[in-house]
Amino acid sequence: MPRSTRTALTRDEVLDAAAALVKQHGPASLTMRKLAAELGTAVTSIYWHVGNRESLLDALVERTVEEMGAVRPAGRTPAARIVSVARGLRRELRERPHLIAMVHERGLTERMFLPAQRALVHEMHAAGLRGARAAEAVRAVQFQVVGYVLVERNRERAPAQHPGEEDLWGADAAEHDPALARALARPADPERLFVNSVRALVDGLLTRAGGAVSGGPYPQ
Amino acid sequence: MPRSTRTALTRDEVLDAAAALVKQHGPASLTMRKLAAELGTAVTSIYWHVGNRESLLDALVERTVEEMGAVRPAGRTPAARIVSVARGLRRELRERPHLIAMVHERGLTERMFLPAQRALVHEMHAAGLRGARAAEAVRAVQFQVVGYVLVERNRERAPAQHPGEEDLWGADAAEHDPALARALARPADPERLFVNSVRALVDGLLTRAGGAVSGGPYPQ
DNA sequence: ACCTGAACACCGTTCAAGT
DNA sequence: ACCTGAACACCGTTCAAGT
Repeated sequence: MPRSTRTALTRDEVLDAAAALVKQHGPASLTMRKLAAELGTAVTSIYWHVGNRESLLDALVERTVEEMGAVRPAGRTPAARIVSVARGLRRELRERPHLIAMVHERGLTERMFLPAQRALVHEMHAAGLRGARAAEAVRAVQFQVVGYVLVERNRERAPAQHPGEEDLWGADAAEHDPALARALARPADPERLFVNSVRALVDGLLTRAGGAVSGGPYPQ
Repeated sequence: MPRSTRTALTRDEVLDAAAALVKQHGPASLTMRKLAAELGTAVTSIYWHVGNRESLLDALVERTVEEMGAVRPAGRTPAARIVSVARGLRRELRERPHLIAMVHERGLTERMFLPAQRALVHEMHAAGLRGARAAEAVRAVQFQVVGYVLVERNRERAPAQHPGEEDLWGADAAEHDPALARALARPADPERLFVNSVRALVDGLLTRAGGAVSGGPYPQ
């Protein structure tokens, strides 16, 4: 929809229109000429407001980083609250895949994760973890979330591209462990798998700290 | 370096030159005209050999997927062999960041990980894990590796972009837990942190299976 | 302060024409 | 079978000129 022609063009209007285009079809589909057509102005007007295409994308990224600030842990135990933070992160990442990818390209992933990181630190402390071990636990959860969302999206985008996968697992491992073959062929419920994975990881991390379960600190 | 002008242009020559350009400066820097100049031919000759730019990139991706096949687990215990597989994956991912990103964009990440996945399944079995729980353990390790490499590269590429990070951790949490603040401000030894994270995760996953450490199976 | 069209260099791709 | 130059539509960006 072209904007109303009464008022003057705004930098925010440009950003909004650009964000809409990127959210739908990715940054490659955002051309200055298409954006101008969408806004009902000359291509060159956009340059006055945002400088150039790169600055425009940078501004979109900056917006996204700021929007990722809200983190509301919920639950009775630290472990439960960590899981809730992880679920929130996953949801936010899944809502803006293209923008998140752009944040990543610009090296701002860590800054984007700062609020979540602080929440995780708080919960690790509440669970009795301290120092370098708490830091490792925080990072382990972050990586788990990022990795899961990436692989998950990958699978969704390319559902028919793995014709040999079931065959491979079917041929070799099916008789040894059919349940495993089935589980690896397709993740029945991504949300459930996600929560279970995070829960297992958190459980492992917290248990290690308490009892030195098998072998104690890691040498070398 | 322009190729020798004696022999006819080969599809493989085109792929090699394209791969070299992509490895150095990423896919965006690969233009058909630059590639032609590099090969000492007309732009249009390339089209005869590879169809178009998209097919050329697809071919590079296909190559990369095939090259990621070699996985050699080493170590005495299943846990040690799992860690060695993870280290090998990390090394291979770090060697070709641009190509790996292209593989991911095309939805082939899972296919690329198949050989490693099978090795991980084998070790999980050796460690006594079966069925859906073994499948979850395999995926947890995969995600851990992918997530770690992504965040790690991100930090390397944008070393000066986090001016506020130390301040944030310094101001708030430093007195409560200075060791943690330090650890989160900069990862001293990425390889060490990686191995320790994977080892902790594997430890947690395997321990859970044996003894039902805290709470048993996950409801809901 | 804000907007415009013309012009430039670059891009991927097609095609008819060569050998 | 393999290679070529000309031509097309598209792109980001600059700039002098308008109000």
